[in-house]
Formats: sequence, structure tokens, C-alpha cells
Amino acid sequence: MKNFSRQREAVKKVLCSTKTHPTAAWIYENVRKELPNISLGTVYRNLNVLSEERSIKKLSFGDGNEHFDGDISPHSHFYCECCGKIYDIAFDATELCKEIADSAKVNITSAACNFSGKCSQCQ
Amino acid sequence: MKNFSRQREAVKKVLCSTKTHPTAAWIYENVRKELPNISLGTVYRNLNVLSEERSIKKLSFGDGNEHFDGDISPHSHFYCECCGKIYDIAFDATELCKEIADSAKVNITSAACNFSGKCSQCQ
DNA sequence: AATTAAATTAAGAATTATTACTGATTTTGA
DNA sequence: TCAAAATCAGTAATAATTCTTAATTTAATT
Repeated sequence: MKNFSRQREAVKKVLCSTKTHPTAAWIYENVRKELPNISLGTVYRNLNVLSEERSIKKLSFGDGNEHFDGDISPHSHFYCECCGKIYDIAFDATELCKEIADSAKVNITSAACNFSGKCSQCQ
Repeated sequence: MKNFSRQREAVKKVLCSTKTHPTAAWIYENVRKELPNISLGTVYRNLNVLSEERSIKKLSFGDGNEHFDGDISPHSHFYCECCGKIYDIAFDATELCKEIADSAKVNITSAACNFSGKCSQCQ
């Protein structure tokens, strides 16, 4: 019963085929290689649909763009303020979430532990 | 040698007098009560200056706005996806940062541990 | 396979948040 | 006090994202 959309599948495929945590604009450029007529609005809409379905993740680093991640396994991110690169960090916040949900009496559905600074290449 | 600016002081005062993690627009509205002629651009510029000086913090929750926090003591945030409210969480990421900096061999200058879900009022 | 209803699209206009520019004013430091 | 530097208000410009509409595609039903 799941609705099908060639465009949505293509957006997801492109996002899942990179580890670079791209922006909507990058995804748009790359989906166009396969579907030259796709529009930027369609990319944005489907990124939102996918992220509400929780089959992708939306990341905010305060650099003015949303970034997206096709890897939904529990992990965190490091943002290099110098070169702008985003690195995966092997920290799983699941346990931390439980503790915090308990003590703060809230219902946590997702966590984003974002670290920033200078990456080893930029030092 | 520190430069003085009545506007910058007022922006900081307004931000520090609330616990609501407001947006630039909210800060603008409230600074205007004291300085009716201040412009939105000035608010934005000073928020950036203050946040580069690290005397305030910029927060991104992916809701399309930047939020600001005058409380720079180490703590984390919970964003309610339902009502949009932002709550302080008493989690200090300093230790976690050290561990991660060690294992990932990066230089961490700041961390943002943002949790989201439904707050107790919205449940 | 034909038909209809629902979902989705492309294209571009509109909106919103934020930044940049400009000439005038204020602050600093000698 | 006075010139240089910083900052301002106002406005224009930019950039990211959402919205609108008519057309097309997909799904469900015959």
C-alpha cells in the first residue's frame, strides 16, 4: 500500500549512496543526473516526507543549510568549522536518551549530538 | 579596549533576561521596547558578534530559525516537536567531548546535544 | 484493459530568514 | 578636541524553503 514515486526513490538512492551529509541543493544536482526534469521543490518535499517517515535524518549545524543523512543507524556527527566537512562519530546516544527521558520526564524520539571544532586535517 | 555599543548591550540584556531561547525576530521585538529605532539588521549583526565572542550561544533545531541562548553554562536542550518549546536539560557534555576528541582525534570547541520529542504538557 | 480517484509532479511565484550595502552617526584613543 | 575606526538605521539583496496550479502518474476498481 506504500505509495510509489520514482522521484522519491531517486532522492533516497542518491542520499544513501554518499557519506557526505549533503544539502538539498547537492542532492538536487545529483538526482538530476538520473532524472533531469526533477524540480528542486520535489527534492525538498520528498526529503521532508522521508524524514517524517524516519527513513532519513535531517541535521542542523547552524551553518545556514539543512544537511541530510541516509544512514539512520545511531551515531553522532562532528562538524569542522574550518573546512565545513561533517564526520561520523561512533557515539550512540540511545542510553543517554533513556536517562534524560527519565530524569526530565519527556518523551524523546530523537537525539542529535553534534560536536564542532577543527578536524585533524585542518589543525 | 572593548568596543561599546548601546545596541549590543541591549540585545544581550534582552537575551539574558529570558529563558525562552528566542529567535532573532523575538529579540528584535523586545529590544525595541527600549530602543525603538534599532533595526533588525543590527540585532542580527550583534547576535553574530556576541556568539563569535562566545558570550551567547546559537542553537539550531531544524525548525527553520536560529535560536539564541544567553546562558552559556554547559547544558543541553530538548525541543518539543509538538509545541515548539525548548527546555533546558541538565546534561553537561564536557566529559563526553573529551572522550570523543580523544578517540576521533579531533579538536572539539563546542558541543550541542539536542533531544527532541514530546514534552510532558503535550503528551 | 478501461475508468476513476488519489497522489505526485514540474515550474515558477511567493514567503521567510538572514546578510550585505550605504551614507550618517557614535565611539575610541591619542 | 579631532581624526580614525566601529557601529548604526534603513533598505536592498540573497538564499533557503514552501506554496500554488494544472498536468501527469500511480493505485484501486471494474
